[in-house]
Amino acid sequence: MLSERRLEVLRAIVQDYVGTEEPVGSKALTERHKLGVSPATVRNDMAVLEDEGYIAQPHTSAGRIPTDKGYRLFVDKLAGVKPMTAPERRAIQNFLEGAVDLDDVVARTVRLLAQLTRQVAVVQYPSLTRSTVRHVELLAMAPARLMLVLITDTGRVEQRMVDCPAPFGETSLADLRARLNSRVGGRRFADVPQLVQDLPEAFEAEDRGTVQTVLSTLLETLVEETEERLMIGGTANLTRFGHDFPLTIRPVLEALEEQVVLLKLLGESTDSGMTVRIGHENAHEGLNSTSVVSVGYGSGGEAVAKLGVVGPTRMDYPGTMGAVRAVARYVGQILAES
Amino acid sequence: MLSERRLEVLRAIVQDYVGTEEPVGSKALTERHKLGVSPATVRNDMAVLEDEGYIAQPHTSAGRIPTDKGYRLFVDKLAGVKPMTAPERRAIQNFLEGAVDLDDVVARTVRLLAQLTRQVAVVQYPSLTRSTVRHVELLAMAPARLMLVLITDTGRVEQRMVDCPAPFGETSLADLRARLNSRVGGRRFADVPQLVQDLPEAFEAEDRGTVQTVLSTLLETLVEETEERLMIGGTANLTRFGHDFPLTIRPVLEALEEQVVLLKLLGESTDSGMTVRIGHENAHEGLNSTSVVSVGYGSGGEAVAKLGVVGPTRMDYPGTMGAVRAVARYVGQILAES
DNA sequence: AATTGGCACTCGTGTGTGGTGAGTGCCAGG
DNA sequence: CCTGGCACTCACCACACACGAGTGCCAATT
Repeated sequence: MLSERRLEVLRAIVQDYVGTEEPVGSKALTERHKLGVSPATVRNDMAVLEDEGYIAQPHTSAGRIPTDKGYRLFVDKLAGVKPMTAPERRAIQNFLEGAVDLDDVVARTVRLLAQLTRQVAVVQYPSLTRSTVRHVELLAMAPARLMLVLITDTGRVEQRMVDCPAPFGETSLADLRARLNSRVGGRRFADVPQLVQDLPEAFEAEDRGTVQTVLSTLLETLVEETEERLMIGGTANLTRFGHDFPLTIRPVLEALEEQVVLLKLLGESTDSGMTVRIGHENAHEGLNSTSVVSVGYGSGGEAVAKLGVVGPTRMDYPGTMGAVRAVARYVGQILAES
Repeated sequence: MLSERRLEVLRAIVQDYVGTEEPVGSKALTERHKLGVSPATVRNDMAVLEDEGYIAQPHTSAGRIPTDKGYRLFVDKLAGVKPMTAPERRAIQNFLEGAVDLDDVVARTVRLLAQLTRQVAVVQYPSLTRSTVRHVELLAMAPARLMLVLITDTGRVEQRMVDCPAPFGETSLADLRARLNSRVGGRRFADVPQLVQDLPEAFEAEDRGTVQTVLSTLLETLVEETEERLMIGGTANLTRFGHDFPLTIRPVLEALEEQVVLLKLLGESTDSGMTVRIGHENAHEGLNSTSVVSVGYGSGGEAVAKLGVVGPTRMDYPGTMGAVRAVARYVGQILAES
């Protein structure tokens, strides 16, 4: 276990490096922080920290920079979450309250997060699996062709065409519509399959085929369209730190375009609380020199989706975590109200 | 007017520069192209071309590079559209045919275009203004709260909540729903306002307020939500040519994130045929060192939206134009089928 | 009048050299 | 265990210098 002072030295190194973007040496450290010891002592501490793998030097005779392991320790033990100031919180709330629909909420959230953190923001659309059904609508487009529209409590709308095996009368349609809604309205997606299981039995033999088709389309929509969408923004911020190593910006952009990668990334994080993945902790190697800060958000107490930011490992963790947490909180509120 | 040979020299300069990304000199030109004249002659021609503003030299004693004006001439007079090869066309078709819904069509189109051109692809969602109404649905969410769902022929769905001034009975609702659909179903958005103008008169006095509210919400949706969405992809390709001038990649990324800018960009292009905007021809200054190749696409003979690519002014215009045209054509087909 | 070869000139680029300074590791003394 | 001192290491910068691609101009040729 590292002594208290060594931890303090590590914290100072991380803070200075994040601020200056340059390797930090023992002398500069003692000048900027009142550690109460001489540079020589700090040097010894640094040697230990390097042995333990928390910091490294890019070249001999240069200052030290934190390693992924160093950042990890910093985030876990040394840094708190820096809360947003009151004006910031008000600004967040005001900005999000102007949204007119779900797309707009997500779009605004992305912009906001990108601006606050000056990094790349990623926001997942509220997922279908954990939300509830607000309404199911059936429309007759043609005698044997229906349109199924599914509306969720988060404001999402999915629609599907259904080709029926036989013509379906208007009364049967109204009947099905009513029964469907009374059964699944307000219920969670996961519960829908059981809830509709015996529905066909309530209909005449000639209509059962169609009912069955409609139901399976509905279930398909629930499952297939769990395919989660997301929105990203603030990619221009990559150039802020890209000038150092333009080599790394490309794989990052590529990774960001692979929605699958991002979804996996967000999905891997723990359900509750904030997750910080640092450098090589990210499975995708394009993101090996970035850190991902993510958290779930939701309308109720439960998370329906995730959001987060992607930035250089050399980021302001406390500030970023504070912004991410605050935004997630307010988005949750907005969703609950709508 | 420039002589035939001088145009040939310009064409050679553009081609070589696009290929090598380096200023091209007189000697290299005569070696790579059989112009039938000596370097000295080419030098004279180059001097003329420079006087006329078609080419420029980055520094004294360096080769020449085309100016925006040079590219303009090249695109207008010297280059054709390079058609896709048969295998390429098949690949495009196969790739697009796998799409399951509108979002998927657009997403696939973006990926495809980005891959084909190795540049940034921009695809606008089929616009509401030029499409037609497939169906309007009204759902009672509460006694005095309706949900209005609008479905377009391109598969787009918009929904809005409507707070009614007074409770609205189920029969009135069914009546309004039926009348609405018989009037506007299959009609173009632009025509809807007149078509519904006298609808309130068909209802009892007590319901007119609600009908009016529903109608104005519908019209609002038609107008406001003409706000057109778009999808972009292939931003990682920016790094391919960004290493030369990393200074320019940032404003480009910023411009790409401003959907408004892009929509204006696409909107400005002519309705039919391909539009190429080169360098400073682009109003937005972040895009001053890029060219935009765009074209309309649509399910019928008419364009419902635009798509295009954004790349360095130093791009392969014939190839890019070929890819853009081909993709637009096939997307149109896919939309027509669905 | 157009083309060509020759020639002097420009200037960006690459290479090598030396100085500077931040930073280190080690050691002996407090 | 901490501290001051000291020698050593390199990355970085500035400068000089040579190289060569490319140019413009001119006189000769067709």
